[in-house]
Amino acid sequence: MANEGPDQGSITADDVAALAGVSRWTVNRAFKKGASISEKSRAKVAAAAKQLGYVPDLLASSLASDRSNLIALLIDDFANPHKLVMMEGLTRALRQAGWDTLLVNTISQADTSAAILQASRRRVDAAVLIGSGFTDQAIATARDAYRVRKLIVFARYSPDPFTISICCDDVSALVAITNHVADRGYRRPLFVAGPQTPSAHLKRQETFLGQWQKICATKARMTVANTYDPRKAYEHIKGWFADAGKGPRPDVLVCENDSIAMAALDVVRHELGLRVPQDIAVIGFDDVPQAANPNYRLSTYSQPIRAMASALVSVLEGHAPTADLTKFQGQLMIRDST
Amino acid sequence: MANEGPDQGSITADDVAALAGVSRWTVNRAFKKGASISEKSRAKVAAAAKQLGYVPDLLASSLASDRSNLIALLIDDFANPHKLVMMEGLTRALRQAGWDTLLVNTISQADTSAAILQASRRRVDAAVLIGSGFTDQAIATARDAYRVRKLIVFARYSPDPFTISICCDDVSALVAITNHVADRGYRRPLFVAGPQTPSAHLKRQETFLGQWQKICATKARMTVANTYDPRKAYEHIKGWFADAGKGPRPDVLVCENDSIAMAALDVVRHELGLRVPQDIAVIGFDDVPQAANPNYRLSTYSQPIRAMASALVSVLEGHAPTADLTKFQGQLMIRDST
DNA sequence: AGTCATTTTGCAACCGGTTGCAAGAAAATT
DNA sequence: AATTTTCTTGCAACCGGTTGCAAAATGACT
Repeated sequence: MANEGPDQGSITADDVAALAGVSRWTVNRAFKKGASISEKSRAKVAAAAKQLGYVPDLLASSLASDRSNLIALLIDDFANPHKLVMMEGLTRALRQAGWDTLLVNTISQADTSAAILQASRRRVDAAVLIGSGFTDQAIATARDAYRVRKLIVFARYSPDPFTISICCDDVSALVAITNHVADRGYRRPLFVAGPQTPSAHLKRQETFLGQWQKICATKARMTVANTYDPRKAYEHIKGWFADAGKGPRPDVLVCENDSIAMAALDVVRHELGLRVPQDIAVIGFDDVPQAANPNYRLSTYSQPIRAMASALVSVLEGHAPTADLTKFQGQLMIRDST
Repeated sequence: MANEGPDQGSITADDVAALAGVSRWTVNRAFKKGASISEKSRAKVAAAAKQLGYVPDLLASSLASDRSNLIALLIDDFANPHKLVMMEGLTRALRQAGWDTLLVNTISQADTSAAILQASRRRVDAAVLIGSGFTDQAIATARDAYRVRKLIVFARYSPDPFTISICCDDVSALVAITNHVADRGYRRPLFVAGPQTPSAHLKRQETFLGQWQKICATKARMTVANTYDPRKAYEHIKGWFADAGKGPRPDVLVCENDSIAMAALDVVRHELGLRVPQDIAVIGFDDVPQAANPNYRLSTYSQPIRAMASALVSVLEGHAPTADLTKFQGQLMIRDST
């Protein structure tokens, strides 16, 4: 039953051409929007194509036109639920704009380069990195080594002049967070940072520390969890509290992202036996779906993924950016954890 | 700086051939494992290729060989964190075996067919569905309509004779769950089901109800949440308790998957103000990372994703299955929620 | 009807590999 | 050393589109 219809070696434009009584080239034109073709022949071709079940082959097309309509999405960290949100937003936007997505799991740090090479062999029109662990070093290397038409870093800023960053304005985001924390009356913050990859999210940490200094004229403490993995972060934070018995207890944990924030919140409740936010408040970044969960009710900062994805599409389409692509404005989500 | 090296129109086998002093065909052979070529020429070619930075083009290769080494991964539900786990496992296994992954977000139910068509236009060697919402209907239709060499349903059973299912043995899994629940002394279970797509996870529900009947000689209750979305499930379960004031309160919620289970657990605690597991126990399915979180400590059932991914790879490689691909054995993860 | 501008259409060459076969070179056998 | 077998290599044809140009058809204008 699955063998009905026009099986066998796929139907090509030639077959359709024969049936429609036109040339092969006319057939292809009929499928290319904006091509010069009369309404009459387009109709003839459409009918014949439909009858045969013809659809132009994308491989042949890509090869000949040197345009694959394929975007590589490189991801290095599947432990963060925010990745799921971004993937959904990106694949949706891309697909609706006619692009397909090649998902590449850059298994290890060192693998990044190989991953990009592999993508370039498929002639992707662009590679989009949404990793947390991609170092600028790796990016630059890859950028030079292989022929990837466009290299885009999503939801993270890269100073590399040859890559395009699409991200929200971390500075204004962290200023908003800092102000919120200060307004709420917290006075002994602890910033919990993720991995210290060169320049990655360093701006968040710097901004927070700087802004805190500015507002409260005191130095905020910080600790480097050096991971975004919730379990490892949990252990780290637990360890921090164990060691830091001496100093005064922080009254708010400002975390680099929600993954860490949720781990922090868990530590506060389950290891220290304290209440959030009464004893210690917690605030994160990203607004992952779980942050809204009744167990967490985590205050956080929501990035405008939709808008950022649209921007990506328009970059891919070659439009000149209408605004600074590194200054998207998100929204502070105030819930019960602060 | 990014413009050094051999830029311009990519180097082809011809260029390498010229430099190495062999024919174009020899060059390609040098890159094809198992090809008949002398060690001497392979070395010459390798040297020349390295010097020029040549790498065979995958598009041309796919077109000519009618083998793309590309697998389409169709996903319809990005709200379930378990998807992230599966994606990670699959992309990792595939990539290590030399396959690339085309990620397709089947935006809506109706879109499935279009998504498969699109994938087939890229000549994917197989399409893997890891959706929850794919109906057998959609699968069968797609299966017939387009030329996808292999259609595989991952982590879900499909009766369609032309698709390959790779999933764990839901029956023995649910028997284990049922027995566990009964052993723990619970007597008033409520099964919380997801969407009632024809045959999807129906086996879980059937098995549980059947097994319960068998062990306890009473009929277990059930409710259909009709969604896997945690928020909607939350509302549904909350509603169920509101309505079901009459009957005796369930003492354990057996949920079709962890997404629902976590929502259920939240309802129990935050809406009903009850304790888990003392007042009501909860058990899920999938063992998402969050299930181990101290807030949940959810008992659940872990599928052997690794092994299933390996099986997928070997199916793709054309090996005859060494075992029933629909009978993978997972593991009951007993935590504190039961 | 005749001329010229436009739109359509057909075509050769090409994208960068692969396939199967036949000719050439090297190794093994007698 | 001659012959047979086996391994390497080169080649023409092909995969299924695209490109840019020239020929043909259409339509507009005198």
